[in-house]
Amino acid sequence: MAAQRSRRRIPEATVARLPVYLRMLGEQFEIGVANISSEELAELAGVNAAKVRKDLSYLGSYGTRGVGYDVEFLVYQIRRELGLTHDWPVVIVGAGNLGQALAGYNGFGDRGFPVGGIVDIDDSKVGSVVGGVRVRHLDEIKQVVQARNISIGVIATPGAAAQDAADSLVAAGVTSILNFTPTVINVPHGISVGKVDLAVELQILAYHEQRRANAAQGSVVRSLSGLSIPGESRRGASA
Amino acid sequence: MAAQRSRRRIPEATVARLPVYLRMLGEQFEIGVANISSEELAELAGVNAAKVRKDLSYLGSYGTRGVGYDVEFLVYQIRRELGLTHDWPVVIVGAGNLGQALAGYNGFGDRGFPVGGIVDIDDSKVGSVVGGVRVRHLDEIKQVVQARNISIGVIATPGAAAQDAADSLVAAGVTSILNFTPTVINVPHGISVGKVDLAVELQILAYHEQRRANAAQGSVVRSLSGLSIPGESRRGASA
DNA sequence: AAACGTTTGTGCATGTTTTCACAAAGCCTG
DNA sequence: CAGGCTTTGTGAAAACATGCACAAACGTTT
Repeated sequence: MAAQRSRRRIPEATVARLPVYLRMLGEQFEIGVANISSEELAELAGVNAAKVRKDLSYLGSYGTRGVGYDVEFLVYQIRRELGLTHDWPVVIVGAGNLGQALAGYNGFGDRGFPVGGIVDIDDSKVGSVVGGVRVRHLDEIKQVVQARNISIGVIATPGAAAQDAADSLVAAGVTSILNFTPTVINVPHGISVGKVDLAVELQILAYHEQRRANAAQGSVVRSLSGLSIPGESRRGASA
Repeated sequence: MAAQRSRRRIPEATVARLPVYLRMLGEQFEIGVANISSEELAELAGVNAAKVRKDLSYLGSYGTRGVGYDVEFLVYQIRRELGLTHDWPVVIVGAGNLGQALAGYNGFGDRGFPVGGIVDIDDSKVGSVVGGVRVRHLDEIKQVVQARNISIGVIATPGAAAQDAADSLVAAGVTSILNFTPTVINVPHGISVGKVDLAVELQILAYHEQRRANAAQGSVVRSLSGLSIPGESRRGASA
């Protein structure tokens, strides 16, 4: 009934939560749950029920008042909205420690992001097979990307090589990049960049640890309700 | 002059950016830059200059008008604020693919988070050495944690084991947890939790890819300025 | 077919984060 | 030491995100 295409824009904070709902809904579907309330889903996802409802309302009015949401239908709608109705093969740049771990991590391909290729600049790594995929040379990245029509690249190189990796990915035609290095990369306008920095996550935790320590020392009182509910956020960049 | 301890609370969004500034400042210091403006730092960190100034203002008034910030002093102040004046050893639960990659990742220890222990529930993994640390059995986690006074734990198990891992960590006395599994974990009030979910990051990118594809198809116009500047965010939880 | 209990969808208030814009404060030059 | 140039620090506005609270909508029971 409502317009099927021309969706209104979904807030970024909601986009970041939809994958979590999707996972929980998938699990529930697996164990035979056909219907779920915002309250139940909120519990599973670790958020507030009103937030669940508002988030889902951006997809359309797919719930039934007094009843809840049809799990299977909701899974379908979220997948559609997130663009997960087909696989998105990814190319990994860097076949070192991290690149190999990522390639070997099944939860990757399982969730619709099969490793479509791995490249490295180091000849000694080229030819070896990690996670069932043969490592090719960085110079061949364009062929790898085009052969499988890849649009997402993952940077798993040392930090110093990150910008080169990004440039190679963009030149090869990739339009989204997930950067695991601590280096901030510059990309042309229109390329999406996501970033995962392990050290940053730990440093945020350290801040809370330290704060806890100070608070305990300074005053006993405040520990009753005020303890941190830390949330983290990271920047994507697009030039 | 200003109170040295008893800091005002720093917004969570700022806490998440301080580590990025810290890294950039460290690099600049290495190459001999003694002074930096908010504009320059903003450029390096990929954010807006006003944001840099406001973020830094939470630390105190450490800049000089007309000049900028003293790099070395700022590094010191940020480190102090984040609680990085001493090391925070971490214990890794799970010596599989990911746990090994994390243990072997030097950027970890280099940044003040040495791997103080690795535990696994699987006897066949116990005793092996990864990243210079011998894997011990999950049952010994309490000794590992207490021997090195560890307060940060990293969960690198399969998703199904995440809650058990969290429970073990908490029981052992850990107060901050970084969870690499897709499972949402429940912890007692007062425990900080950070989460890194690779699949979620990729799904966010997929959303933007798909959106780009739709936009291109629907109308040619909007590509001129409006392309996404995606930001991601993840939840921390605390019960 | 009315009354009831449940649960959605959303308007509104509140809280947080970003951005703007400019006075205040510093250096430098003449 | 005055005038000009630069850059910080921060109020205030705007944008964004969260959470409350309740009317509207549904199924069920009588």
